[in-house]
Order: sequence, then C-alpha cells, then structure tokens
Amino acid sequence: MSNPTLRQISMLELIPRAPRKTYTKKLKEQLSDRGYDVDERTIQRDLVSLERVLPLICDDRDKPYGWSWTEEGLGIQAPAMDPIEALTISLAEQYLEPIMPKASFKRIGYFFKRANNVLKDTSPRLINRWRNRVRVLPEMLRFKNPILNKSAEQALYKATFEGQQIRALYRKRGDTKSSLRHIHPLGLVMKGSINYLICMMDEDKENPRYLPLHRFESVEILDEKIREPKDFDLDEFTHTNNLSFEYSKKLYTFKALFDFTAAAHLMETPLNGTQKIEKKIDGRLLVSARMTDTLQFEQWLKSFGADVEILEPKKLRDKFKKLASDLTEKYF
Amino acid sequence: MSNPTLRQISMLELIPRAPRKTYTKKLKEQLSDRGYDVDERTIQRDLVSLERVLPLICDDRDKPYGWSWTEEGLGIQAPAMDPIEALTISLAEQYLEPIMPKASFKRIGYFFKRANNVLKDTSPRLINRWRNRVRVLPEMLRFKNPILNKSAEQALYKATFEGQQIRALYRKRGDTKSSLRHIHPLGLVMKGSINYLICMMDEDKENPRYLPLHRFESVEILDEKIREPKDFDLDEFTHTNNLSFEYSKKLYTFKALFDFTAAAHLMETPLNGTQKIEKKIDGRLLVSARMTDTLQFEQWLKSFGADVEILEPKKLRDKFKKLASDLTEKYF
DNA sequence: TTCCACAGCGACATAATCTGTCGCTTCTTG
DNA sequence: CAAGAAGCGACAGATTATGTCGCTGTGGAA
Repeated sequence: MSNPTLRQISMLELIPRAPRKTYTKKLKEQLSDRGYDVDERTIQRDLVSLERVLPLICDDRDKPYGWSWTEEGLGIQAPAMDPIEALTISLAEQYLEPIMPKASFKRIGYFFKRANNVLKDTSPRLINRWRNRVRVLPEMLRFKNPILNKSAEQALYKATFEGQQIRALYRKRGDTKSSLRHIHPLGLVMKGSINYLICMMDEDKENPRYLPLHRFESVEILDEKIREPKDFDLDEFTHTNNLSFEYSKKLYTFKALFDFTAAAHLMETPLNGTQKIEKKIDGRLLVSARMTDTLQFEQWLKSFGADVEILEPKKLRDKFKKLASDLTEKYF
Repeated sequence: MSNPTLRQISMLELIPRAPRKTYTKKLKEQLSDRGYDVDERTIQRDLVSLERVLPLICDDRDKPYGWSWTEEGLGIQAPAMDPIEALTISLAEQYLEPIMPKASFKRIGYFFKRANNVLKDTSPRLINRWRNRVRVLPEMLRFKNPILNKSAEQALYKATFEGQQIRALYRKRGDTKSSLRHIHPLGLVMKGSINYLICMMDEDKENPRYLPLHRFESVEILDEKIREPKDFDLDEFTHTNNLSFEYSKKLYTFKALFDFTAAAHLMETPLNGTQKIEKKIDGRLLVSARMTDTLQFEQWLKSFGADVEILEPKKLRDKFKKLASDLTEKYF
C-alpha cells in the first residue's frame, strides 16, 4: 500500500522526543527498512507539512536539520485511553509516587499527564470526585529518602544497563570524604527507600559488594565492558547477603497464639498457603504455618508486642524469652 | 489543511479498543467537531483501507458496522519511547506488580508490553541483562492477597467513580453467608493487601463505614445517585478510623537509645526532617524527633525488640515497661 | 582563495489519489 | 410490504503526491 498516511505515521513514530533528534537521511533509511521506499525530498516535505499541525520542532541551526517532538508535546496515541483505563493509570500513579525513585517517576510523568487529560476531557466533575475519593495508604512507616545525585544515579542506571565499567567518587559509610573507585556494575536492587548497586570492586576480585546509590557523588562511564564473575546470580546474591528474604530456603513449622483483634486480619490475608488457624476457648488464635527463617518475620512478630506468644519452634520461643528478660533488664 | 493523514490519525485516536466500538456516523460528527468535514463515504473508505494495515476490526454482524482496535493490538504511539524511558517503565512494572490489584494491573498491561517491545527491538541481549540484573525487593512481609470477585471489584470501582448507589451481596466478618445490602459508595482506600470501600449503609445514616472489597460477592449498580453526608472528607475519615496514620495531628518529642547496627540506617534515611542523632560513648545512638502518635510507629519500635530503649515520652516508655512485664509473665 | 560535497528548497510534470455524488443492494423494522 | 438506514461500487474531476533536476548557501579541505 502506497498510502502516505501510514508512511507518515511510521515516520512520526520514528521521530524522538527533544532533546534527541533525527535526520532526513536516517528517516529515509529507517522507512526503507519498513518498506516505504521514498525520496528524501518527500520526507522533507512530509516533515514540513506535519510540523505545521503537530508539536514538532526543527533545529535548523546546523545543516542536516534535526527533527524532534517538542519536550512537552502530547504526541499521538491510538487507540486513546478509555476512562476506566485512565483511572487505573491514575491509581498506578498513586501507588508509584511514594516508592519509586523520584527521577524515574518524573521520566514517565507525561504518561500520567496523558491519563489525567483523558479524565479531564470526559468529565471534570467525575475526575475531581475520583481524586478526592481514592487513596493509596502507606502500609508502614515511610522514612525520608536519602538525597542522591541525579546525574550519578542516571549514569549508574545506564552503566548497569549497558554493562560498562565506571569510575566513581564513592563515600564509605561513616566517611566524610569520598574517594575515587573503579567499579564493575553487576546489578541494581531497590529496597524500600534505599537502592543498591551490586558490583565488583578492585579491592576484592572474588566477591560482589552492594553499595547504596546515595553514597555516590559522581560517576563516569568508561568505554570498557564489565568483567563479571561467571555464573553470577543476582537472586542468590541478594539472598546470601540478607537483602532479600523472600527466597530463603530454610523452612520451619511456626506455631503461636495471637490476640484475637491483633491478628484477625490473618484470617483473610494469610501468611502463605500453608497457614492454619484455630480459635481457642480463651479467644486467642492459634496460628501455624510453614515459614522461612527470616529476620523480617521475626521483626513482624516482635511488632505484636505482648499480643503474641510463640510456641514453636523452640529456638524462636527462646529468642522471645530472652527478649523478655532483656527488656526487663532495660526498663527495671 | 485538507491533509488526509491528519484526519486519519485523528480518526484512529477516536476508535476505541475492543470490546467497545464506534460507528461511521459517530466518527463523522467527532471529526467534524475537530474541523474535518468529510463525507461519510470517505470515512468508510478510510476505515477499510486502514483495516488492512493496522490491527483494527470491524464487527459486521449488525448494520451500522462497529469499528474498534483489536484487544491486544499494539496501536500507534508517537513519539516512540526511548530506551531509557522503556527501562523506567519496566522498572515501574516491577514496583507495581506485587502491590496493585491484579485486575487493575492487567488492564494497563499493554503499556508494559509496549515498553518491553521497545527494549526487545533495541537490543535483546541488553534487555535480558536488565531483566536479570534489576530487582525490586519487598520491604516487609507480604501476605497472601485475599481472593476477590473480579466483576464485583470492577463494579465497585465504577460505582465509586460515577457516584452511583449499589445493591450488593456482602459477607460480614465471621459470617459464612452473605446478605443483600443497599450501599452508597463514597470512596476507596487501598492499604497493603486489603482494599476498602468507604460507604454509607442503610443501618446507620450518619456515619460512613469501611468494608473490605473481598467480602463483596456480587454488586449491582443502581440507576440512582448516591446521597453523601455533607462535608465528607476522606482523609479525615481514614484518619479517625485508624486506616491511615500519616496525617495524625498529635505530635510529641520522641527520644530513644538504639543499638548502633540496628539503627545505623536512620543516619541515611531519617524518620523525618526533625530527626537528630547523636553517638553515645557506649556506642548506642540517641535518636530524637518530633513524631506523630501512631500505632505504626509503636509497632516499628517494638520490632527492634531489645535493640531500643525508649526515653521519651514517658507514656511510651511506660508502655514498653508494661511490655517487658507482660512478656515476662507470658514466657516465665 | 577555490573547489567540492552536502543539505535544503523551489519548480514542474505526471501519475496517483482522494473525495463527493449517485444509485443500487441488503437488511431491519413497523 | 413499504420505508428507512447503512453499505458499497462506479465515476469523474479536482487535488495531491512524488521523483527529478537544478539552484543556492554553507563549511571544510586543498
């Protein structure tokens, strides 16, 4: 089909958003790859005519002119979002906002803007109601995010993605000054308010380390591929270094008596599929489940204070026994 | 400008995704609103010619034919995502997946699909590396999500959005059978694995209630606007009903001694802007901050076990004193 | 400087297309 | 069965799209 419409749509999809640009030559090639064999002159004409009606800009300071979509221009999206979809996205926005790195969140902001535009168009009164009537609440205490250097962060992402070595100014915990290091990035781990770079450093050529992103002061991407330990497995690494706790392999049978009101929610949101629950005569709930042995689970139990009595495993019960005496010692 | 390209792009934006459809008549009007005054015949021709090259479908079982984009078709997006943007979105996907209602997450899945497509095109090797090298780890214990009825959930969303009354089969906590209720939805609150409908019920015409979505068995949207209490404020409601804890207004000055290793992270991710931290001679950290009086904060403190000693406020210290004796009583 | 390559642009002629109109057909509905 | 609605084929004239060519200005190399 030699329909100009399709060719022009393809072309519009090939034009990047400012500040990146593309050029007629490049467009000609890319369009040719997609089966549109046209003269460069035609592309020029198309660009000029589309520029008049769409938020395109042409950088004519240098001579192959550089074409891009304007930074904030709305572009084209078909099919348009329907209202329910837009609502869902605006909900996703509420979920993401507090937990995602600020810079990343901003980068996809135009997308949320588009969703909100759709909602505005359909019915400003309804969208307002939605705004006022839906909340995503934090499940737990949120800490302040560490301050981090945006350009360093971006560079770390890029280097990890492309597998390039870096040279970076990194400040060790406790140190006030940062020092220059040569690093092979292996991966990224986001956990709560802290994100970590998993990497090899010159000090230890065997074992990867994890470094919080906010301790990087500046990052320079080197023109050299990373050297990685063979069979490196990020999940295994996070597990053995206590970053993750989902994949722990040690299992035990857990049994405890919970105060009814404090643990009633376990009836509807069980710990996992193995959980069993039984109401005792004194009103307490006997909960049992196969659990992995993790720090987080212990912390969760401790947060119940005196509303839980651990029965099994004995080791865990002993820990709580010790906790009781430790606390007594502290406060009496 | 009588350029067919632009008109056709506009038209593509006006065609909804299946199962919704649109019709030539309707398109003619909408295009006319946008300044494209063309014959219906032209629109028909455009549709047929675009159908051949784009994932459009025409439902010709009935006679104004219904046009839509196919359910999974990729549509048009310009400007295209650049790779970094696509990475960011694929990261957002990792953040959202565990915490967002499954149905909602699926609804915007096409968007993540698009991002992943961009990445695949740029470099399949790199995207694979990214997949293997980036993890979003849960910060805390995740419970199993309650099972919920998808159509009921969708209806609750819709009714809340549109402000319509509903008639629903709702199962009270503890009950095995559900009963029919007449409800005025006021809002939605998502908190961890449980989502709540805030609403007025016939039993109590004064005070809103909150009902977990997973206890709804079926929902029928009525053709009647909700009656809402005047000056209803969702934030105030969540606050007074202990759903949220961020906006509590009671403030106190908190002081405690933390074990160094257990609380070192507070130096980088402070509780809030008012936090002060001081290293004592015995190695412990004296942390002080203005805090709101919330259950969650107390739970967080309890999760430290014997690694924290509360100094102020006295009330809180007393609670921990009582905790110590309660635990001793339980375990000795 | 001069020369050359490159990119953009205007002009032009022709082929290709786009589009409104009309009339026929098919289907539904009362 | 009549009327109306929607789709579709055909047609013709107007419009547009496109390749080609040659001119111009710019910038770098000789």
